[in-house]
Amino acid sequence: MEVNRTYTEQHKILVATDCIVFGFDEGVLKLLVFKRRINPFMGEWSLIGSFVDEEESVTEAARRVLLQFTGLENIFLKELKAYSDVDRDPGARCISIGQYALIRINEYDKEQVERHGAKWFAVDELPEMVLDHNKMISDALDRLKEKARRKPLGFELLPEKFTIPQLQNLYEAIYQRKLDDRNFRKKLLSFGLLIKLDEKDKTSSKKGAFLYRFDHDKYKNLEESGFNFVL
Amino acid sequence: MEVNRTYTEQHKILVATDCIVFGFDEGVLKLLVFKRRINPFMGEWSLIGSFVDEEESVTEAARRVLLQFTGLENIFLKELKAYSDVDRDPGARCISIGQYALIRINEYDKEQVERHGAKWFAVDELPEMVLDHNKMISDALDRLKEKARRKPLGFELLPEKFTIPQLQNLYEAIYQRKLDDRNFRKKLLSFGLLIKLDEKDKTSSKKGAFLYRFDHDKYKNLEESGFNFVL
DNA sequence: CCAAAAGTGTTCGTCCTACACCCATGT
DNA sequence: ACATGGGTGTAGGACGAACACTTTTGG
Repeated sequence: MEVNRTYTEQHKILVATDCIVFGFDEGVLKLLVFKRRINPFMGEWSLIGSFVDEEESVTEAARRVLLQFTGLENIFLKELKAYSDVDRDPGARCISIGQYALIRINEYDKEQVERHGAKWFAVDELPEMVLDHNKMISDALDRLKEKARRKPLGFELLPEKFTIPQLQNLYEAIYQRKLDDRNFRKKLLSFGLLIKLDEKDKTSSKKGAFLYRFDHDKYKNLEESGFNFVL
Repeated sequence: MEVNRTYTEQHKILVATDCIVFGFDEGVLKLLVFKRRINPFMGEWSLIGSFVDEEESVTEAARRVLLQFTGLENIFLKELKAYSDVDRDPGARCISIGQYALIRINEYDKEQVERHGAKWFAVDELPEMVLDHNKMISDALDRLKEKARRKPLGFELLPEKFTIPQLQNLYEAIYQRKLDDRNFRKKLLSFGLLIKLDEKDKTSSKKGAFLYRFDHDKYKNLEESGFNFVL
């Protein structure tokens, strides 16, 4: 807090939050975007977001918007960074806190998404976006790549029950390269964090692949005692 | 940007930035704090910071304050996160973007620091601070520990010319544990990023230790080609 | 019976860890 | 001559990377 200036003498600024919403669908990493409904740039592609209201934190604002657009609560959500260049928004001086969210693409409410004019784009087929939203997305992708290696984020993008080949596909989509089947499986199982179920998923092969669940509780415990998930 | 609301209908919010300023002095990791000069909590210990003005970004605001307090430009500065709880500041609704800075404690302007009533505290002897500043500090320490392992941040806290034992002391102060001399030296030199000088520093031993410089240019190049600094 | 994906072990090299002694110098 | 911190090498174990074939089953 600066020397010799009181609160009331200060400039207030518009504060927004924009969500970079990742989903994983059919082997492809996707982003949820929608057509902006205010000027300037009405009708152009934009991240979903909102101004931060007086009686809510930035996180609460983001959760409010995510609920509105997808019908989901308890979404995985992390702060990316603040975008505060003076001229970033020609509409008005406005600071935006970027946040990235990971959602299970099989769980969201399709009707709500459509009603808001939102659409999923593959991350490598994104349109031009308004303001600095393309930059936010590229920052979020970098962050996702970095974090997915060290934290079990991936599971937030898959259904509760998933197969090892599905998980591998996801990581291949994030890292943009092929991984070795045997090493991937070995490494993952070595953590002892996957619970093997009795069911198989036969949607992608005749043989069928066993389903697993991620043991979130066990992970929490291990993490507290200094365990490091590294893929 | 939210549906159906124009910019002018929105609430503006006070935006501040607070700097967690690290320095390394005589084997101890320290933080620069000062006595707050506005109410509420005038006279209590606070991080140095400022409100963000209309014509500056958050980063620019932080650099302005850092220059004011220490006389230094080109300080290493990274965003930590946004603190936006509605009730975090009883003075007014105010969002603060925390940022951490690393400075060379031998370079700052002592007079300026004193004139602003600022003071260095060892990180494990910090006083009670105003608002959520203790939380910001603990977040910044966690971030520093995490980042120092993967990025060559340490060099930002030492003079341009430093000895390997000094560097090791710094990492021991950050990680709060003793490291093995031989392994530490071997690992560091193996990167080929330290330039050995012909001078010795004799301030801490009779034999004297060779001085080194960090090769920032070479690091930039290596980093771009996917090199990972890991200590 | 064939196509297509699931599942399984071993070897090799690299990197991390642990560990103890000699060197140079100022007092 | 001695106290103090600077500087050096090696051996063992753990972990990551590379690599190919068998199994299951629906059509």
